[in-house]
Amino acid sequence: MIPPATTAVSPFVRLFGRYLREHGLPVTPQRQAVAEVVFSSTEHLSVDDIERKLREGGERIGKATIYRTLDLLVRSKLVAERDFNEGFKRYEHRLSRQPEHEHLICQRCGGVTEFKSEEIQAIQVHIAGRFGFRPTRHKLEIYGLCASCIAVGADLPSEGLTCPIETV
Amino acid sequence: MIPPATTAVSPFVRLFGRYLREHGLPVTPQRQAVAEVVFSSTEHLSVDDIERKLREGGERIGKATIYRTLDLLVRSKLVAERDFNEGFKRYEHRLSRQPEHEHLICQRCGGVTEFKSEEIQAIQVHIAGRFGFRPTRHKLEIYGLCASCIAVGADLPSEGLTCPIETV
DNA sequence: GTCCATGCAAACCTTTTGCACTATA
DNA sequence: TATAGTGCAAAAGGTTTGCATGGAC
Repeated sequence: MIPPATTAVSPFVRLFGRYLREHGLPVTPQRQAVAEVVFSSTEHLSVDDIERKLREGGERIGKATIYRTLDLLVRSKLVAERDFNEGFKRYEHRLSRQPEHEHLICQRCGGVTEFKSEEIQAIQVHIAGRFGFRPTRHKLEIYGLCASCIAVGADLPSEGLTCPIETV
Repeated sequence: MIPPATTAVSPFVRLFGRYLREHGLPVTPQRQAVAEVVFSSTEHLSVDDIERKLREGGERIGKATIYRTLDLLVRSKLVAERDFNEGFKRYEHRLSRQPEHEHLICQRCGGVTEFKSEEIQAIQVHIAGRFGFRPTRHKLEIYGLCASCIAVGADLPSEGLTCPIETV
């Protein structure tokens, strides 16, 4: 059904193949194709993005298979699942970039910028000491207006009460 | 349909009433009932939680109305919407507590602990300087094991590749 | 032959919307 | 009385699942 890939399998896809083999799971052309798309982009891809890119590449893979493969990619820790409150998930591979980074999300244009913060480590240490909590991962998202939108003079409406509320 | 509330309207609900009036929107018994439930709990409530509590209080209010009222409460900034990756949203009122706080989420028992962090402010200042970004709000969630689950000897399975990957 | 993946469609779940009816201001 | 809210049910949208088919070992 799926024609054999003409291009060689990329190193990252091979890593995914290794994960599959280690878990006794078949390495199929569909899984490789989905992984190839995810690893060849530095964007935060939605499932629709992935499906579109597959189609553009001549592959026609069912959504169910895409979802199932993404689940495997996330389990393998090679891919991270993101949720920017858009009503659907996005996927981002964790190779060739900082393994831990945070996101700046523009509430006007939807643009996402990544940044690294060492302060987060300090926070995690505090937390461990104060609550006896053992952190495994975290998510920091800062929402606001990006530089380009500020430059255009954009502003965000405030709809709260006219008079600020004192917290008791 | 809805019997008149026997208890006096709480101050927080009155605040919501003020918001509605300021925006030319009617203050209805349903809206007051939903607000009452949200303001009388310090939990992170799901829509089902809210519906259940309303029923327990003898109120039978349609889900659509609950959703529509929550939308108003969030717009008024009296209530914050939360998403802990459970597939649905939770709602938490912002009165009688720290207006800005972060969440510690136990991956085993699902327990949520709140904490405050001043470091976040420093991060936001960095970001503003470095990216020209104007932050309005943020979300920091730290996932891991809570003290009680650690005490019970719980552990989280790691399903990634057996050999850690070097980021290129 | 067994095991599992695939693809399609149906199911699922939360959330939103349309509409007839009702209550608010 | 005009305007907007309510409740029900249906729709929507993303994600998951059931099942028959098909490929790999």
